[in-house]
Amino acid sequence: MRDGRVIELLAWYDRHARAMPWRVGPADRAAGVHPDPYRVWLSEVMLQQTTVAAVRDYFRRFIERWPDVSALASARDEDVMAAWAGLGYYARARNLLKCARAVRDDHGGRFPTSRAGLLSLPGIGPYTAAAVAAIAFDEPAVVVDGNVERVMSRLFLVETPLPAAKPELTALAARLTPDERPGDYAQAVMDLGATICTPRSPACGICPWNADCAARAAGMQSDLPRKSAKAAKPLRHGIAYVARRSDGAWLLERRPDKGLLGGMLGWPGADWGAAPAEAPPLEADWRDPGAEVRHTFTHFHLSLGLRVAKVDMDAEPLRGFFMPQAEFRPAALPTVMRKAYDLVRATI
DNA sequence: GATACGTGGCA
DNA sequence: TTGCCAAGTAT
Repeated sequence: MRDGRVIELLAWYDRHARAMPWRVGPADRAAGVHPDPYRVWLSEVMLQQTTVAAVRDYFRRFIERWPDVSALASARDEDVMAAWAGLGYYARARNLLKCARAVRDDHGGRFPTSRAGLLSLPGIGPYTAAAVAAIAFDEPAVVVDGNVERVMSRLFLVETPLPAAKPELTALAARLTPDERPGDYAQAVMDLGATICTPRSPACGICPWNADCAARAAGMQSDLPRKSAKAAKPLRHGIAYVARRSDGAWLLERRPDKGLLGGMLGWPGADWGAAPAEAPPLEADWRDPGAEVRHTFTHFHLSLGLRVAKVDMDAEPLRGFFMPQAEFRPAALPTVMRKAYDLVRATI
């Protein structure tokens, strides 16, 4: 199907595509340059629920350190988790390694080239499978992310709230998805959503689809897509124990793979709950610095109290391990733990 | 279908 | 300051 709207959008993309470290621009793509599936996959995983601005430097560091899927598959878990620290949604990093190793062990070192094949890999869901298939392998897969949902809901004036509207929006997106240039088309809709058809104050005046947009015709573009109300975030409390040995080593623990901050380093402490629970990881003269970390996760606010202690070389922790000062990098901590470090570093 | 899962930017 | 939001996936 050669829809006039698709031709208009691709022409807009040819002029306005954003340059990104993982992207092959429309001019190079037309000249026969093919994107590297590894880079496309890595960028798409990093971009899940994450802004382009936040991803750029992480992507560059990953590519510099692990230039292909084989290198990543051979990486140490702790190095990948440390490199991911600060980007959030750490299950993505654990699944990234699982996926790289599955590609190496079960697929001869090459990514599956179809949406269906990609979908079977860890950390690759409907969106990422379609995006990689379309961008890296020219499959006319239907790519539906938050941008596409917003654009389709406006273009066709869909008033059903998300997430219930997802099947309807996917069907509408499927009607527009072209057999030619499916990768450029997918990136074009996402660029449109990111730069023009934005959540607030969409720039309809310069939109290549403004003449076709039902929501704009009805003056409803800023009211769509509708979304179901979200639950309020409860406030949880906890205590982080920061101990430093006389040789400068820090007492840290590796969090279990499942659950919040899974697989990441952190300061020992009890689970966070309705009230702060005391759970010192070793016997020491714990001092309360009188500061707290405030942090908001996806589904709760956290008030994290602090305890600090200086301990001798013979200290034996009940939990965790002492990481030598030379190996300790605050940047390898998830943000909430790095905030705790920032508050106590001057006092210990 | 509902819930768990991070973080930083912006109005 | 608070709430919303960003190229979702797993269970």
